[in-house]
Amino acid sequence: MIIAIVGPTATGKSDLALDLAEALTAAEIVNADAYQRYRGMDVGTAKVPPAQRRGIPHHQLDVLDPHADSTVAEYQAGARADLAAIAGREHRAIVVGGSGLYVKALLDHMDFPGTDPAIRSRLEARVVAEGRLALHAELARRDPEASARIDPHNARRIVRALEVIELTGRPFTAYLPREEYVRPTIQIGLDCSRDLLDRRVTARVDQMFAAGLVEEVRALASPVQGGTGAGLGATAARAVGYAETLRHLAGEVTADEAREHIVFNTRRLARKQMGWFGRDARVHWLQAEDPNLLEQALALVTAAHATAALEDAALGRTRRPLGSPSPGRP
RNA sequence: GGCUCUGUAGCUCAGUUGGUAGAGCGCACGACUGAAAAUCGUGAGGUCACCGGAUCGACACCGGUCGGAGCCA
Repeated sequence: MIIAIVGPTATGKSDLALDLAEALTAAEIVNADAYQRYRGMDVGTAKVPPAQRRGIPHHQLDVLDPHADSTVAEYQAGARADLAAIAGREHRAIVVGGSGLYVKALLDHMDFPGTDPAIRSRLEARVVAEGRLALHAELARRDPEASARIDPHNARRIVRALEVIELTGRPFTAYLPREEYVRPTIQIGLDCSRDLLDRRVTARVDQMFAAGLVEEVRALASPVQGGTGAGLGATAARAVGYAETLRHLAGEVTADEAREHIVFNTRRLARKQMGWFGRDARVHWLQAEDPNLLEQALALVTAAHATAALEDAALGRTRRPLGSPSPGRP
């Protein structure tokens, strides 16, 4: 059974994942945070430093250059391969992250029908030339159901829908999601009061500055510095913490203003993440400040395991007991 | 003390010859299938600093009070 720890930033997901991994033994962690996949974006994404990973293998960290663009489909392929490898080792996988779409793409049945840069750039050019409403009208002709679900002003999603239609000859609607796990999974969400979250975010941002956020961004952004050298790509440069620091380095705002903006934008991010995960009824919520957080989480995992075992028994399957070191499979 | 400018939504500001107010951002809620920390939608907020006057009618015109900014003494 896959364990997924989800929820807003700064609620302690990484720590809980590490605690769970230790308690369960033979566990590995798979990151589900879009920006922690970038090499060198460490301080600003609150990535757990290697020395603090307690010897537990981590996957999907540092797999992209900051000038590249992360994509869900690519993440899905990579992370699913990781899950398969972990299963092959008879280890337990713990998925941790706050990027809602990434979590969903990894855990649920979701098929991405491919992409074509030529088609996409042509559609994007048409948005500029003809306007998004015209493209939405075309979508309404070619795929009424999709057009009904996509707002006429949302150019990004209109372009994507038309791209898929051109690429596959099938309606975009055909690919709409099922909320259905690919493999047995339990999602544990960390909830937190606004008040406490705000305080945690402020503390975290202060800590980031103390840990050298400005230096990190300067090194990443500068093409002449050693290391990655290529600078930050369009995606990476927009990350909370990085965008604001870049403006500071450009002399547009003071360091204090940048810090203030980061706190502000991180709070907004957290609220948005809360909304994303909040609508998934399968998530089991725990309070981030609960002193018995690990015990609570373990109880949820045990209960989920028992349920799964019952289902297995009904189907005549067997499953190794919780936390036992791989006895081998029949 | 004198002169000039200024006071409209939480913030920055629009408001055209007087017909009781708008935008952007923020906030709340929501959508979400290859950038998702993205992209987009809906909504809630205002006795237009205060008092008085002329007017059928004032955020707008006149007088005063209080608060800002600048210049001159």
